[in-house]
Amino acid sequence: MPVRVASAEVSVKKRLLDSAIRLFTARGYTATSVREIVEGAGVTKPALYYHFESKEAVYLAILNDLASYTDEVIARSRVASGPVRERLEGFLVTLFEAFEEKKADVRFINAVFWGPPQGAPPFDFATFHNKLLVVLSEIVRDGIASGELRAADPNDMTLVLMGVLSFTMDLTLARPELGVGKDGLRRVLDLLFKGIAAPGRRTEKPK
Amino acid sequence: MPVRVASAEVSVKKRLLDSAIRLFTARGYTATSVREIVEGAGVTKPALYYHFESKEAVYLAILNDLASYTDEVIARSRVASGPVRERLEGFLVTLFEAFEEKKADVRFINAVFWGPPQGAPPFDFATFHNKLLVVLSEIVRDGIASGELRAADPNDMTLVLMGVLSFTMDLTLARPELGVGKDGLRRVLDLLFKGIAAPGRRTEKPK
DNA sequence: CCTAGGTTACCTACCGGTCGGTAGTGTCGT
DNA sequence: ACGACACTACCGACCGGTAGGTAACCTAGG
Repeated sequence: MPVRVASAEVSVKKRLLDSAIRLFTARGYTATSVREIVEGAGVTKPALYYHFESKEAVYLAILNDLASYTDEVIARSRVASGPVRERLEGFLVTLFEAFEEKKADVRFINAVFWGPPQGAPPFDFATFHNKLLVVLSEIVRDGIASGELRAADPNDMTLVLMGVLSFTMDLTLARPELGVGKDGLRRVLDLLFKGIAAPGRRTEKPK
Repeated sequence: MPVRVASAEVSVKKRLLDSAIRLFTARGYTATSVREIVEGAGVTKPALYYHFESKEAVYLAILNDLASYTDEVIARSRVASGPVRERLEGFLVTLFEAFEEKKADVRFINAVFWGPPQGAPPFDFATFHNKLLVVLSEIVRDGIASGELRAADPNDMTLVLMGVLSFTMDLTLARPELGVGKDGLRRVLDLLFKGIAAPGRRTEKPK
């Protein structure tokens, strides 16, 4: 806890964190050297080891910051009342908007999530992932109970919803030219509600 | 191209490739040393440099093998005729089965795709991704033309379908305990056809 | 006796981490 | 009011270890 920092200057710790996330995103954990991180922050190596225990600790600090930010976003995107259709659309679109503003961070999380450990310490993604699932399946269960949604397996329904959100984000990151944006997400959600089968047709597979 | 190899023995080159993919998957490109690769293959370092130009070349060789295998799987999973419902289900379920048999490879591809370059050369994923998209959107367009599918934006429909397949796979990899398997995929596809809204209800959002 | 397919031994560059040192700011006994 | 001392926040130099890569040498088959 620095007693005083030269005014109008970003703290060394913050600069180290910024430099680290930029480099970890661009090159990965192992391929990023401590030297590069401190160089990007305009300090020297011992300054990093003064503020953090190790290179791993820097990495974990970034992940923890990101995790608590994400928790916050999920919590404030949650729509607790109203028609299920609107609650679902509100929740998913708000999340998508948050994603659009933090693409670089989401890309970093994706890389860490799918990437190999690389010598970096493991991180508990399941917990964070569950928070999303919990909010969504809450809305789905409400919808089935109230008769607004079809009486199907709620897990299947949650999966479809998560899948659509997740894939819309992934597509935007991976193939920006194919991304559909939040309006596309709305259209797709509409499709999901109505079904892709032509109306008035038998949709069952003949047995 | 070895003229003769001690019989009943896998070629050194193949063993190097096997060892490399195992280690790259477990630890990542940068965190895997050439020493570890050759140790896993039971040879020495210069043997690797005899068969490959560099560490990067080993990595690219793996990616190319995987890419051509994947092309093959997509090609033979393609269902070109029959009711659209069955074509879609056939194609997606066959792909999912192939995925279930090669989870480790898919995980590796995911890691490479989302992960940072790590000093490894870039790889053209878009082309491979497009092959999937092409087959799916072909079926979708046929379905809309024949009246079997709702007259909606074919891109949106393709996205929903891809999203469901992709997320089902991702979930299986990331949270095996939540994976729904190919039967789950079939149920979800059924849901997609019928829509998640309760039958007989207004599904439009009131304007 | 040459060449394909290796091996042993070694190079240089760079890695994460730590050393001893210090400028600047508080704090406190007198 | 002031010197003694402590603490925070860093720096330059350097550590042992390991990375990718290579030069030179061996050895079996044709």
